Amino acid sequence: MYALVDGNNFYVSCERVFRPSLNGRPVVVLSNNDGCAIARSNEAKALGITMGEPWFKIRHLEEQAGLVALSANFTLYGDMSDRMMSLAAGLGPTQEIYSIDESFISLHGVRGDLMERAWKIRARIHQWIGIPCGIGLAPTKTLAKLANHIAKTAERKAGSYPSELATVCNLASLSAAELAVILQATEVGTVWGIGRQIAQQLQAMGVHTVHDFVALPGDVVRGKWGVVLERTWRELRGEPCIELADNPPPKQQIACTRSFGQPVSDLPPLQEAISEFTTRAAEKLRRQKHRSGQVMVFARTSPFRDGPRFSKSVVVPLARPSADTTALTAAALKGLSSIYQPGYQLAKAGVMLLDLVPDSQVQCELLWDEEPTEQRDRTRLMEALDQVNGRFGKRTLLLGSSGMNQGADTWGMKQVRRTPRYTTDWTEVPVARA
DNA sequence: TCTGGGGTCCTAGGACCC
DNA sequence: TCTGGGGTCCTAGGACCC
Repeated sequence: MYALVDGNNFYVSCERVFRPSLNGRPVVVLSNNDGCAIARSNEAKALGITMGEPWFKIRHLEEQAGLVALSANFTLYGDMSDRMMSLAAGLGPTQEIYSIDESFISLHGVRGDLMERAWKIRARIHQWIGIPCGIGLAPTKTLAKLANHIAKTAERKAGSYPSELATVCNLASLSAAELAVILQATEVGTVWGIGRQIAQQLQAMGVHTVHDFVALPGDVVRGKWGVVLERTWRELRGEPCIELADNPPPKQQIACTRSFGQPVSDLPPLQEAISEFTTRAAEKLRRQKHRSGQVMVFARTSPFRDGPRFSKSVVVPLARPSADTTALTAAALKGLSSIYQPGYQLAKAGVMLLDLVPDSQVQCELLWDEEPTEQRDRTRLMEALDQVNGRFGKRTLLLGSSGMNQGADTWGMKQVRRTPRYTTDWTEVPVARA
């Protein structure tokens, strides 16, 4: 048995913990650059706002419907997530943190009433962290996701769904007939692993509901879509095929990419941005205790705007794998100058670190072009840099090429509605007044 | 005027090996 | 006319997830 614990409208719920006045109101959280809606309260969903809808298309609802829009505050959400995950872990022996707001928990060997246990954990998360959750219980991960989806739907559409399915839903406790009714009422596109393309193809074949889908012959599913969808199909029929990833492998690539606050044409601000992105990516790389053998850089114009198009990328191999911010930045900037062309309104750029190898598996060399002691010194320099920035804040020590003001007047991100970092910065802790 | 930022896995096809 | 049977590695592209 598996459980899926999922925070409702997670980013919005995080914001509401510190601003209870937002309860009951339509609220959206915007992506970086205040571009589009990436989280919506139930009231915002009821206004017809869709996931990923551009802000400029819905901003009229601010006046018309009292919509509140907030800039993304990922520092806050990350910290709230850690707290929620540690409580959710109490449900069973092993946990897979699947995304910032979701975790799978294996219930293998757990005794007693599972529903009772899930209700208690849910109540504790609500009381201690302030985040409302849905919990789905089922024999496979795909069914647990589905159970979770049903729990949320039942909560939102109280009345049209049996109320005992709301907030905590255990598919294993239903009779075959009850399950069939629910699967007939659930669209095939809501299944984990069935996206827009496949859902469309299924609809065209007359397969509209989950019930229709599990009734398809297995070899048709495999023949037409391959082993991935066949796994999903098996899981929906109760056969576990996807294991719990409670010990996730290290990342194979690490990226830092951003859209700019305004279009950039000149090289110097672009160099600043690429230098900053490489610094961020290198920090992640060192946290994972890996080095990178290749650096990829790209820049492009907006796909949504008219005018001359530009989109280029280049991979710069390193002489040896490195986790040194200066070496990686030098490679990234070299790559940038090789693809840069003036005269374009660039909207986005980014850096990806590829060909990652663990620190412990770095190949020794026969001939060094620099002294081994120099290498050791650079490693220690990076350690010092990470420690100082960890203690005193991200940009306390930085490369000169990153610039001093994060591109405030050129490439920097637009974020005019960000809330305080309530839980991670002493100067932003909320104050209660008597 | 204004459209995010991360990731993963699988398959097909080509180059190459003996 | 007629042309084997294994493999590996790499890349590009397409699907998916949140």
